[in-house]
Amino acid sequence: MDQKVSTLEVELQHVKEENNALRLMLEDQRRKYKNLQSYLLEIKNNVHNLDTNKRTRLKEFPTAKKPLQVYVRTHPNDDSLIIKDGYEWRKYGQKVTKDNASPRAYFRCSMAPNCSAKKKVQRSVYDRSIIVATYDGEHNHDDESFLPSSSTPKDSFLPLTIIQNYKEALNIDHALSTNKKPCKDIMDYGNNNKNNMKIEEYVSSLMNDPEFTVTIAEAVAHSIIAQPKQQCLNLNLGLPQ
DNA sequence: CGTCTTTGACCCGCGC
DNA sequence: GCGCGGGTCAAAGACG
Repeated sequence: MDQKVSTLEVELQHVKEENNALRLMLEDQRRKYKNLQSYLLEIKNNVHNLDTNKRTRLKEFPTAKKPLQVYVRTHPNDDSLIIKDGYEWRKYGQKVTKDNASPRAYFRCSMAPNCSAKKKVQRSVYDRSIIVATYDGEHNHDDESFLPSSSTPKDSFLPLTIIQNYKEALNIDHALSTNKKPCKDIMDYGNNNKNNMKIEEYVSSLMNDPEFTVTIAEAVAHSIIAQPKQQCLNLNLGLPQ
């Protein structure tokens, strides 16, 4: 009898521990979900207004055009700020900004000596596994020579990288399988960029496409809702622990 | 040895 | 006018 009681007590202890672990996981997923919501909000606002309360150095960034911002999800353990976007960049500075503990790196295009293109790269304040790249200035050199060949999509450049990472993080297959226009366009672009459209132009068109944002949001929602119960505790969103 | 990265100093526009 | 803070410079170190 005592042995039975003892066994039950052990089982009860296990259940309590499991319950505690599940509660922690649930809290963790809630936090991830909240992070994701913030991230989506960031995309929707097209975060160009992140800097609206700060002065803009027109001298260094003379372009009047809205700077292009691009988001790339990386492996959570990857601390580098390197993005494969088809251009060669030379780092010329790094700063820790007030609103983000992650350092911001400054890059210049090194493919032409007088190229005015620059980019700032910083991890998202909401999700450190996401890199936010802000492109400024125009490339003033021929980019035909360095565009990766369509036969090597693995090493391809920005849009494909974004999509591959979204797929990995958010199970975006659902979004792509819906064959909605923005997603179909992305796949077409990744597979055969017939128009040789400039990367900045293409990403800019995506960022300005409300349908793209909506489709991504739907993919996120689907990823959260459609998981079986067991997996709901581990959505594998790729967000930091 | 050349190229690239790091990092502290400096510049300068903006808000108060 | 002054301080803050983002962006750039450039010397020194790292690396291949």
